[in-house]
Amino acid sequence: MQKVRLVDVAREAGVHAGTASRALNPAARDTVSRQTVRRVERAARKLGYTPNTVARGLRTSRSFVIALVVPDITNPLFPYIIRGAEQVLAESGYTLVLTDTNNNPKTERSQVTAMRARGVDGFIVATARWLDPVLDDLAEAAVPTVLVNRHNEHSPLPYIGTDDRHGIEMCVHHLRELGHRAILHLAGPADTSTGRDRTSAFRQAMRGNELSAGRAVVQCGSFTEQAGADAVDAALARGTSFTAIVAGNDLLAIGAMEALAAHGIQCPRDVSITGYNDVDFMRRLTPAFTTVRVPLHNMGMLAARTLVNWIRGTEPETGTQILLPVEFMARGTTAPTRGLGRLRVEG
Amino acid sequence: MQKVRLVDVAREAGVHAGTASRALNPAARDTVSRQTVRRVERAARKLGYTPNTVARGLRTSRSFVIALVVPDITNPLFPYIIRGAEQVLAESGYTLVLTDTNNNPKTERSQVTAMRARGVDGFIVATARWLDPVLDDLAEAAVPTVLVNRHNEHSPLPYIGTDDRHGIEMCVHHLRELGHRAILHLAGPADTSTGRDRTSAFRQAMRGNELSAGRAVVQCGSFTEQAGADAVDAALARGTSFTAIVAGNDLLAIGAMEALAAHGIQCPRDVSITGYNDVDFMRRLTPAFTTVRVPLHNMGMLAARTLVNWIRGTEPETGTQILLPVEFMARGTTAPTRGLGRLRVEG
DNA sequence: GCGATCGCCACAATCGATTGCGGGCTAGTA
DNA sequence: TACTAGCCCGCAATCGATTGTGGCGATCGC
Repeated sequence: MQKVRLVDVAREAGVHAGTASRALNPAARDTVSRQTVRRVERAARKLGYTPNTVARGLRTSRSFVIALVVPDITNPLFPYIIRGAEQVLAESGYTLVLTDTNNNPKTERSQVTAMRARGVDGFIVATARWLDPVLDDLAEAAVPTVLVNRHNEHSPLPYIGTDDRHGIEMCVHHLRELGHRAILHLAGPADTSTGRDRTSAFRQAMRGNELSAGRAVVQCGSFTEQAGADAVDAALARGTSFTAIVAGNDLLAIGAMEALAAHGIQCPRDVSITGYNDVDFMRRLTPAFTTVRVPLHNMGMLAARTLVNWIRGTEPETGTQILLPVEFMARGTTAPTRGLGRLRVEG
Repeated sequence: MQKVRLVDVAREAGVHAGTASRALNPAARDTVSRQTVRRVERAARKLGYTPNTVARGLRTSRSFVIALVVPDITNPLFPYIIRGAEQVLAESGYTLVLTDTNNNPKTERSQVTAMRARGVDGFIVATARWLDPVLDDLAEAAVPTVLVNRHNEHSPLPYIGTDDRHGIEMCVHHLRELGHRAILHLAGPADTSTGRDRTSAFRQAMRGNELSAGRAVVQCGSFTEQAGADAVDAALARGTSFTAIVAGNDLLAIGAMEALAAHGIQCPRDVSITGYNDVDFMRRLTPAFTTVRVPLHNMGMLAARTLVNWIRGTEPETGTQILLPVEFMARGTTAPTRGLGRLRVEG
């Protein structure tokens, strides 16, 4: 790439390449006289030397690259995580390579092996499925890897997530305070931890409020508007009555509201809805969505920091989970209930 | 990383490492007997050999990595571009490394030099400023680089963008059809080509419709809601009258609407507004925004394809510009004008 | 039947930085 | 003066794959 190599610097400074290497390496600088260090540094600056990272990587088998695996970068959840991670990594001297698996386990696997061949120093994985052999491989091969946003069944890999249990609990409690007793839950996919954890939290919160969650959980196949709409249609079709919906995430919530509107049911007059994540535009919609805000940027930063520390020697204990606090955002899609009257007619 | 090297494969197959290398390299395979090729391939498969990309990169000085530089990944414009590029690159055998410059020229420069030291094969740059020394360096060093979304003053680097002139022309024409004659333009920053090009297009379109653009252009310091709101406040404060706004992008448009609302001016009843880009959530707002949709995904794909072809030998002609067609999306923020009456009172 | 040609493969240099080892030189001690 | 202890630095191997060069044996042509 650029023509100036370490030997050029060494020649300019009148020393051997090995010596120049030590002079430029903070960890070995004390094996070289102060004078020589100065001469080498001056020569390096004069020639505009930048070390060849590839050659260094070959010798040291460290690349200072870490890979971030996301399922779909157009999902507004991820840019904030990426940005947080990138900041921390950049200031720690690491480069981020991004791979978008397009929600496809096959490309996930092939991308991860490609990254491994490339000698990345570690992985941040945001695509974890509940059962995920790729993660098992990574764990077995002892490749530094941290999970963010989603985790898998019972893996030794550290996980940075949010306190979903508390988030859902706040949703249920808020609705209860507004008088709702018939609350529906749109459950995220069972092959994601976010889906499972929130559903389990919902059941627990309902019990805690002495409400029945029996018929109240509708399973959704994916975290999309379409799935949310379908779930509401199904619930309505089988005559389930409810005055509120706790959605597994924001997109499900939006889909739910659209489906309700198509049935002439208004939000929040007839039915209240809560989302989850507080994706950027939720507050701009009309009505603005009541939802749970998760600290995406922090999650990214923390994941990166955990990984960098691991690479530098302090391996996290197996099974470590860091759950960040969430914030309940009461906005316009929740209101005091007026009872089931209208719903009965429509259902 | 993985312990099996080319020499291991060679030993297993009973040949020299050099021969094994040729046998595995499609371009050199014909200098080796078919038998040997088979033996080597079998050995490679048996041992689970994956070539060490770092060592290869050192020798060949090709990394099969390309860097994508974006100013701010949380800007909803970029994920779609990234995704398009990533798809093309992955299927061409390239890896994408992402760097977010946080809109800071300094980090842009340092990141680009770091990437160069890393030996990336090329750049896709979405951060171009109108005067951008980093791009000049890249061009001078003959590093394959393609610009996307924004370009700089007069550079030899190929540029993939959209037909902004036509897009703005459609906005003005649409408003003219609705009877608007006093049209304000919120101009994007003058250090971006998108800002400059659209403003110039606005002026031309106004002339083409025999309207005056004299006082009608308000400069904005950045592509943010805040800047849009400030611009409208300023226009109102100095008594400029208008019944429609052509904003330089979607965020400016949103900010403009908020500022108008704060003055008791309703959209679209009193003032019509058009945005630009049709970022994901524009259609969900109330009212849904009239705006111009740009093919972000295609831009990313095309940029990647252009770059890959360049690396493979077919360098684009200097100054190549590819402008993709845009689509006008008439929605709820534009309506027939009812005259300046209300505005005069408020102004 | 002998030299020229060709196919196939081994050898070794190379990419650029890092690092274990050992030697030279100075200083300090007896 | 002689000998040891350190401090600095040069030497050369090393990481793993690629590739120019040359040699061996077999085939072809005359």
